[in-house]
Amino acid sequence: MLRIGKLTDYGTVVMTALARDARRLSASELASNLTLSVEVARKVLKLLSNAELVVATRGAQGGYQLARPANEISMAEIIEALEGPIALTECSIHDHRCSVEQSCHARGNWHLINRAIRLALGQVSLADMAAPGSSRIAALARRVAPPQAVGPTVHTIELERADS
Amino acid sequence: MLRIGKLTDYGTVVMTALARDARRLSASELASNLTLSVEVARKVLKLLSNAELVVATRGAQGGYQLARPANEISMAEIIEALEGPIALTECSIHDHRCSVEQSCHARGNWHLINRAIRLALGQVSLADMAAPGSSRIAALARRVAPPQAVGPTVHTIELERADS
DNA sequence: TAGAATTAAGACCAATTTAGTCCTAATTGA
DNA sequence: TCAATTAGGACTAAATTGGTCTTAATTCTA
Repeated sequence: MLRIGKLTDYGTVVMTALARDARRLSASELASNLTLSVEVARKVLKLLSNAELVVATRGAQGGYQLARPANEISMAEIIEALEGPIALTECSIHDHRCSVEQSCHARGNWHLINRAIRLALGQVSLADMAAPGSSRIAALARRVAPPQAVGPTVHTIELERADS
Repeated sequence: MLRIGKLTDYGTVVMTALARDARRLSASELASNLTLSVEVARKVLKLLSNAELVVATRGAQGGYQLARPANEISMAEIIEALEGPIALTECSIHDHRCSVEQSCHARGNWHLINRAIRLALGQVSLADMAAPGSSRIAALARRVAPPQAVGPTVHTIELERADS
């Protein structure tokens, strides 16, 4: 279904919580604030910490804080921290041979598509995500949306000069 | 890992094969051309047919053909045919209550992100996909890439010259 | 009209992935 | 020293996915 895992979903919730509160928050505090099980919160925070999106402090009074300002953390980073690389097809990672060479035309193109999506997600910051209805995200959609979508109706041409 | 399933991968291969050959091709022909098992080819074609991206003809000499010209079929359609709706988070589909209301700030934004990605994939046509290295896809990436990415790393730049 | 070629529909199982839990260090403040 | 925390895995159960198979339904051709 081309969807992200629950952990990632939790991850964004946790991150937005951290974005709103500058204090150092423990896994259990976060868990109870967000109605998550402590274990899940821990797991998520562990991953985010490995990815250096949050800084962890051990010991009593320890906890987690954002490693950088929320507007310098992208959704792409969060997703990658929790799901691994953004790569729609397997081919994009390790090139175990595809069924047949022509599919690999497709492979190169998949690669471009991956990049486009990776870039799109890289444009969305945690700060955007924490805001009620981010106009920056909407703007992104508009930027992508452009002249005309492919489909049963019309097409092309304008795209060629779209970024000139 | 935010990736599409194998069926979808096969699907694009099958679709590009159909895009290159105007004749009516049977599941077994396609399978042997593409080094897929006949069963898998059938399964994929069935789904594509349900989505009305190909037209099926039964009986002897039957087979499949594209339902529309390749430049009027988008990758978004193909992906949706094989994976269901493009919706990164579950919330985006049915709103079973999230952990807490603030996560639903995030929900609205996820929705926007979904749309951006859906739109991006809607911009890529099967014809683009069948071409060796589609400049239209690269253009899409460039359009997304825009002024400045969020985060410590700069992802732009390589793209700038990627297809020049 | 019979028979062969094909798609349609869906059941089914095995393998992988994901979610969620739990346990045992290591670290640090009081 | 002790209590509060994170670190790092191991582990189980559930869900998903990939792949195969079986049984119609349809249609061409001889």
